[in-house]
Amino acid sequence: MQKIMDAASRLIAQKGYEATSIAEIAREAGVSKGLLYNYFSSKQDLLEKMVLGAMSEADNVMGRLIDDDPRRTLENMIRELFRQLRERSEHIRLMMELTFKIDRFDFVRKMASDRYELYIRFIEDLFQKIGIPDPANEARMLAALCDGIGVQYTVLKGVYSIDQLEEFLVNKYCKKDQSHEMGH
Amino acid sequence: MQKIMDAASRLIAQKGYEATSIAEIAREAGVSKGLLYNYFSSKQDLLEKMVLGAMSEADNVMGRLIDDDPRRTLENMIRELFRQLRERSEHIRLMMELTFKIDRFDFVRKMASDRYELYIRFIEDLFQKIGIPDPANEARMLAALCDGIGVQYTVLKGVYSIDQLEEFLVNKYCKKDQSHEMGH
Amino acid sequence: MQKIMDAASRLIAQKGYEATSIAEIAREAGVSKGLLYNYFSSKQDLLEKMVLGAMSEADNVMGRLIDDDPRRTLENMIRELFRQLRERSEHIRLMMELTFKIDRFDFVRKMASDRYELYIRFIEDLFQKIGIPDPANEARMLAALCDGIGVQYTVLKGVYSIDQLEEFLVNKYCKKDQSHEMGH
Amino acid sequence: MQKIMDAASRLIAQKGYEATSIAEIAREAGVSKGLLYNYFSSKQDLLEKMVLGAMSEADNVMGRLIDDDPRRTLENMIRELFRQLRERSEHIRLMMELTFKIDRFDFVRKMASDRYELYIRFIEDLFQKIGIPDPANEARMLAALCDGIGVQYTVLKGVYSIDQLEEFLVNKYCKKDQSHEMGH
DNA sequence: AATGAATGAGACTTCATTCAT
DNA sequence: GATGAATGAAGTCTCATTCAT
Repeated sequence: MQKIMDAASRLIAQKGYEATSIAEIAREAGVSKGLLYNYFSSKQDLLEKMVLGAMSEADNVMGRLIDDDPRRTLENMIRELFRQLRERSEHIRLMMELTFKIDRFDFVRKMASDRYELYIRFIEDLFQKIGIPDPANEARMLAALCDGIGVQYTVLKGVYSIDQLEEFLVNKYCKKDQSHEMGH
Repeated sequence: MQKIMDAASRLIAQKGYEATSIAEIAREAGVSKGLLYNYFSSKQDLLEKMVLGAMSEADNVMGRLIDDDPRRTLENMIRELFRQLRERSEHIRLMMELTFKIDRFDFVRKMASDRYELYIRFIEDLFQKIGIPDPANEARMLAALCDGIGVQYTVLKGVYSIDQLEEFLVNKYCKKDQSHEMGH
Repeated sequence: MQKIMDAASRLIAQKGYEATSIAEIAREAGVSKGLLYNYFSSKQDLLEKMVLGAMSEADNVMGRLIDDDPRRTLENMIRELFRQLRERSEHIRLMMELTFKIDRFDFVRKMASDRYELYIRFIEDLFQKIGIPDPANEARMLAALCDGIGVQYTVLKGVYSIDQLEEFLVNKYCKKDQSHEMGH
Repeated sequence: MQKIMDAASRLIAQKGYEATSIAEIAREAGVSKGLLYNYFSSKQDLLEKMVLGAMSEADNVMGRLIDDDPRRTLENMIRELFRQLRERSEHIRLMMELTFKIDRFDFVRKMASDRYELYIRFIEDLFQKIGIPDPANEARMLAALCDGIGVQYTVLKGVYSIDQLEEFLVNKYCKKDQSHEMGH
């Protein structure tokens, strides 16, 4: 079962959901098409289980990023985002792809709004602790910014240099002295 | 031909490219499937022509936003983004969807990187005129931010209040006195 | 109308009947698809008229080959066959192709058996005059031989050297002294 | 799979390649259209496998015709040709049809020239053993003759009497005393 | 638990033909 | 005589899914 989900994950992340056939997944996993239907009731069900699995894994990672110092937590989160971009960009690509199939897959809608709430609140809380004013809007902006960087990196991979942007963000949001300013 | 492109635009923007069949498009346009192939050599060709059309239309709109005052230009652009979100969110959804099919549609790759270059340079230039330091990175951030807001609004439509965010951004980037600051 | 038949002839002879579309023929002829249907009631009708035209043209050629000396007539016919192979092999290809569509095109059946009768009788008559024994069977053999050479040349074009064969046949059938023998 | 190839063979041999649809073949074979694509990757692939199968079968038959006496071998071959004409004329029809699709089907080109070489050489060898002069050209002539008889019989079936021709050829090529002569 | 042969709906596409202008 | 927009039937092929073994 894990074998199947891994294969599916690899192929779907790389090629997209509709471009990946059940037959391909079965072949990549080294099992028969029939067996696949013993574990998953449909292609969509496979996608669902696969994504929810990846999400709970991501939550584990998130947990490990929390630090006593809110600035540190924030920096950890930002650095983790860039690490994921560098090392697992196809998975980010997949999540984005699914995001735009929200009308076809109900589970995506629920997952997306739940997690958005969660993360926004978490960041807002950090901002409050750090003492940034209007933390609600700033949190929404940071969340959007992260998504946007994900989009642009996935798409422009070859051309999009990420290292500068990482330092820029860390400086802007997590350093005590020069922070909170966009400009002089 | 316009009838067909309109129908295609409506359906594909709403339901997605693969989820929309040629038969549906023909039915929605009130023509036969065959006729469609008099104008477009394939489903992909239809998509391509449709998107490129929308792009050149978007360029026209962009042209009208330019003002002598760079702050004003920026504000116009931001407000236009939000107007599009409110009024034509499916088209933004479509552009995002295509973005993640970049490996299947060559024209998307070219279009995406061309436009990214263009917009980044334009914003960078505005920032320079306004006097914002590190305009290169700030421009990339603003571009990512816009994409991110697009993503999140498309997905979270019901829950995502946009009005506050619009004012927040305008204040942050385009107002003379309190600008350039993320904080106090 | 002649323009259309010429275009059709060129394309169908080269690419085959089903592989050539009405649209292509119209384009090659420089007329509209609609006009084509003013002259020919269907694609098949076009084929029919085109082939019958070519046949009557071929009959004219045949007429010019007849000589007082039957040996000379025979030589002329053989040399004409090889000339056609060299210069208009696609038309021979087309005739062969049609031959095997005999069940789909009634006019082919009629044409084929009529002409077969005609030619066989003609050759038989020549053989009788020359004094070859069993002229009926020899005539059928020569006819088959000519068809067979047509088939093999069309197919093996690059590899099939025709010049030797021509001389060989002329020697065998049309020369007074060494003729009538397959061997010493 | 054999069921499918048999059905395809029957229909395509009888009606022609393009005139036979996948749906018909599936119906005749008593299976679904889909299953057909489990075994053959395309209609052309089906044709290819079917023809190559028939060819290797034909080679087996050929092997059994060889005799110590070259005259006997030749007679066996000629009689086999006529037996095939009488009993499986549609298959000969199919081979001829394909022959004229040589530009569309690469495998036909290869097959045709390979087999031509093979048979020519074989007959030439027999002729040499029998002591017929100019065996190279005579071999090419006999090969063309056989093809030609195939063509004419397929087309003129009802009208074309084959029995006389068979005896005539056997007498001409395989009998010791009166052979090698076209005439007195 | 595991297979893979079999299905059938539905997708894209082609093309001969018609018809209003 | 001439056009070409429009049609619709038919074709090839794909693929998620089922089921007997």
